[in-house]
Amino acid sequence: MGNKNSYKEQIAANPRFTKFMKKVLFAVLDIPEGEVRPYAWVAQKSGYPGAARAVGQVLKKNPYAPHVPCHRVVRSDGSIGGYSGGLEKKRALLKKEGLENEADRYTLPS
DNA sequence: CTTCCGGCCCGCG
DNA sequence: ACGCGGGCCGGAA
Repeated sequence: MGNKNSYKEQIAANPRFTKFMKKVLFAVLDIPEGEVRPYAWVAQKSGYPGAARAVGQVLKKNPYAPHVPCHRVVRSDGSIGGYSGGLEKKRALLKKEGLENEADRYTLPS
């Protein structure tokens, strides 16, 4: 029940979410623990390349944080980006996953 | 490094 | 139903 799949079902069933929002949330759910991805990556994977900023809007309202790991989403230049729960929280969560950060910079996959 | 502007979906008036 | 402004951005200047 606290697993990833159950959140997926809740999200899919919630009529309040648009197709776009669902795609975004699903994409974020697929980010492995201990790794980060850029907003642009989420946008792309959601099928809306170029909608990175709109992705931010969705994440900021993310009702399932931190179960939907929006804290693993950072800016494409590696800088930390934002977090509606407060950046301190975001840093702490990432640190718990083993990500050290130097001056709020994170290393992206590719 | 900072600033500026384009581009995208959503929420509210 | 329509329009306008905004934001956890991105990339160029």
